[in-house]
Amino acid sequence: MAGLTIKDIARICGVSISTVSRAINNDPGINARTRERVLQVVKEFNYIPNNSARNLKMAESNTIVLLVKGINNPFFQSMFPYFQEGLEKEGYQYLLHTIDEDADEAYAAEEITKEKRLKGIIFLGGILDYPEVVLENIQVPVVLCSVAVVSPDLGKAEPRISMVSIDDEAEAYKAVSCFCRKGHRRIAIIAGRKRDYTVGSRRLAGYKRALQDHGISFDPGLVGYQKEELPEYSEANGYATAMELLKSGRNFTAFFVIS
DNA sequence: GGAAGCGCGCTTAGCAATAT
DNA sequence: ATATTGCTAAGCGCGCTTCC
Repeated sequence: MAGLTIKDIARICGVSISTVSRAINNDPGINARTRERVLQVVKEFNYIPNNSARNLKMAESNTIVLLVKGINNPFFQSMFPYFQEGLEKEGYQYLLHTIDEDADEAYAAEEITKEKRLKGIIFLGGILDYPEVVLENIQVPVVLCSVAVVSPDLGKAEPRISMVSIDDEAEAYKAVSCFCRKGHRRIAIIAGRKRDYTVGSRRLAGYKRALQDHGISFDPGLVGYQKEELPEYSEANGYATAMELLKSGRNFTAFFVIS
């Protein structure tokens, strides 16, 4: 049955819409058997309350948007079920909102918070170098995942904004150290763009520190910076940068690649 | 042309009615 | 007397219709 409303459920159950509302919203003032009967019909007819109408009435929704920049990123795709599981466990609704690689995620977030009454936004991907003021325009709590913003103090200054991110410097250090322990002395790196102040620069710093700790001097000639004219961290950019290093005639035995 | 009213689907509060 | 259920109205944002 399409377009089933609370009225239909009430009619089917032989009760009023108030009773149906009480049942589906776990209101204490309803007989347990009546609640069970209503929920049985809800299940049987696969009734889903109209969320727009619900949000229209309720001062705020219980929806958290997962704003994903780069839907094709396999790393992100594997994370979706965990977000969903975690949010639903806490009683929140989960809404997946994807934007293109070249879209402005801060603007998209601002738009979506105006359109819907949200409880919060989780950013997955993007938010690489926005100033704090842009994030402050988003009027709901924000969690930044997978990448950190420029200012490490942002979370302290603005309690609505939290970050869950990889320690890029430390992880790069571990990866490059692994190469060093295996005896590699000439390790090339495909870094971010030259003017990268976030992920790329942190991983490059980890790369340099690992070399230093293993007594290897840093050779700027072994750094391949991603090209400005190609999308950042794309397969095409990685390939072009790698080919350039390979064709440069420089001698190296390993590649550390920022993806 | 502009203001007012209505309907959409739902929640919620408050009170009345009915059953136990 | 108490528990349960029903009824009604308000209100949310927006588009549409009706009326002056």
